[in-house]
Amino acid sequence: MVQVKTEYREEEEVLSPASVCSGSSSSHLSSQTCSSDDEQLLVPAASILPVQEQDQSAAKKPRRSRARATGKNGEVVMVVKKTRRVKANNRERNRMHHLNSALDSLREVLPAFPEDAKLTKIETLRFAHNYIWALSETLRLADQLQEAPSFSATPLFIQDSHSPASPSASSWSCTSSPSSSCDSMSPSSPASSSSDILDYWQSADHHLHINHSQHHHLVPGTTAYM
DNA sequence: TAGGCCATCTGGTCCT
DNA sequence: AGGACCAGATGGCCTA
Repeated sequence: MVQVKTEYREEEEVLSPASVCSGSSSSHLSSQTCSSDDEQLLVPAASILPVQEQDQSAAKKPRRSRARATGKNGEVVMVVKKTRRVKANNRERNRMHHLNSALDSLREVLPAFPEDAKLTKIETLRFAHNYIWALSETLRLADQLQEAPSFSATPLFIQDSHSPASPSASSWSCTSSPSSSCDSMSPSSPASSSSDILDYWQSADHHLHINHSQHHHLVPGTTAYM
């Protein structure tokens, strides 16, 4: 479903040489035609060299004309700006890689999907949201059943809405998170009893492991079901 | 071919 | 000042 195009590796802030992409002075370099690694290595080198050359020329010719100095300073400013931009790009790239790594970690702890059914970013976040909700509800129901054998089937979302300690299920909405009106499997759906929770999990388990080819139909609040 | 998803670049803003 | 964070823009890849 979702293609994974890039194998991440921990990137270093170190600027190193070489790449065919550096020649591009345009603001947008294709991530495919010019790999991030190559670009990272290349652009910085190209940016730094002029600085070194400038320093050497300045040492040899301290009495250069004002106009010439201004021009050189202009070049230096440009080089400094470009170097900062390249470093910022590298940081941003690493930041996004870390973010993606965190998302991968999150995917690993979610109910298993086949390799070829990797959840998208938004699906991962929404599914995790609902997964946590369902787990917490399961625990809460278990506690209720232990404490009150005569537990009545009061709608969970109503109880939650009066519980300041736990995230209110009634606060779930279509815009920020899954809701009953958006998806029948969402947390705020009328899961009115422990059997409903069990149904939820049985259904989820069934679809996740048996009908996983259409997993997105069963992941509450996914993009396709907003 | 359109739409979805993604990686990357970029400039602005906020924080330390 | 420099780094982190963010959102918009851009272009590539893939699928229906």
